[in-house]
Amino acid sequence: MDEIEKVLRQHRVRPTAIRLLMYKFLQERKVAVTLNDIESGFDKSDRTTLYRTIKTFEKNGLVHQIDDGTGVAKYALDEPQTARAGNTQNLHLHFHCTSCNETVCLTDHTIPHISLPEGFVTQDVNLVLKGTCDKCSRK
Amino acid sequence: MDEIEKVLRQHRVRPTAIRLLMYKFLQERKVAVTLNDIESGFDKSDRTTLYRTIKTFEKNGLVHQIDDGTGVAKYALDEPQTARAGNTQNLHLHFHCTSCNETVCLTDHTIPHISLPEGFVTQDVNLVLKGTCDKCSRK
DNA sequence: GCAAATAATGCACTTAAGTTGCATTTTTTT
DNA sequence: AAAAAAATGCAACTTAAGTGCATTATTTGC
Repeated sequence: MDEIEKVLRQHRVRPTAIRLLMYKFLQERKVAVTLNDIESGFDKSDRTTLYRTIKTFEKNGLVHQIDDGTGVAKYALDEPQTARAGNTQNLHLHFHCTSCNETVCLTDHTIPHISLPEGFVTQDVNLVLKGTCDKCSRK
Repeated sequence: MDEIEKVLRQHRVRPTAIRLLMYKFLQERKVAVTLNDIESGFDKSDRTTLYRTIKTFEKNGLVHQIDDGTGVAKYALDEPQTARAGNTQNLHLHFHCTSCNETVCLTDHTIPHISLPEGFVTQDVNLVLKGTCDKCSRK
């Protein structure tokens, strides 16, 4: 717990009770979560607070938002090294399983560079692979 | 107009007045359009009809939906060759300009193959580059 | 340690996009 | 031309996201 508090402080996020709990919650999940997922895990707190908390995390480089094409925003913790470097880009790809609806970060897969026509300047890349994940394809 | 009617029929879409107009509308735009964009172009018709029309187009391989991360679905005509082949995948990438909010298909840029861990089966890929487009970077 | 200032939280409400049900109109089929 | 099928238009609903503001908690200056 003390460790989490330190991480939050490093990112200039005041470690309130809810924030510590949410960070812990995100750590426990291996997959990206929606705001609804978070809500289900916190009976006590209000949706708005949870919404603003995750947005605060995002703004301060603790989590990144993932748009996997389901139409609902998901969030996942930044990798520690990425977070530490203050790197907001998170240039890894995501895999969305259309069977179980889970989305995971494939952080060891970097996104290949793509050269564009003259005048196009790339600042960010979103790459989502869709299909069946390892768990579901084994069934 | 006769040409459009032929294209619709080839995709088993009955060429009603609105459908012909919408196809024409999509042809005139070089960029992907939202349902709102379409609505603005059609005073006469109802939003629901336009919605169902674009969904019919999508289902029958005339257009593909693009999720560029803005949270609003966009649509663009399939390339003729892709459409003819009945290829539903449209494995090209998209560029979203964060300045003018326009999204274009870069149909001549194919998406590089990415090898995934055991058990992951890829069925579809969504690759969106974000940044400044040629028009906006010249300003 | 206490008061003032600042930040976080909770509740109510609003917005926007997507979607569905159903009656009406149009088109197709026989 | 009548019956069947498909398309259209209107109203209403759903869901996720976001905002305003009062209340509560925390931090800062003295």
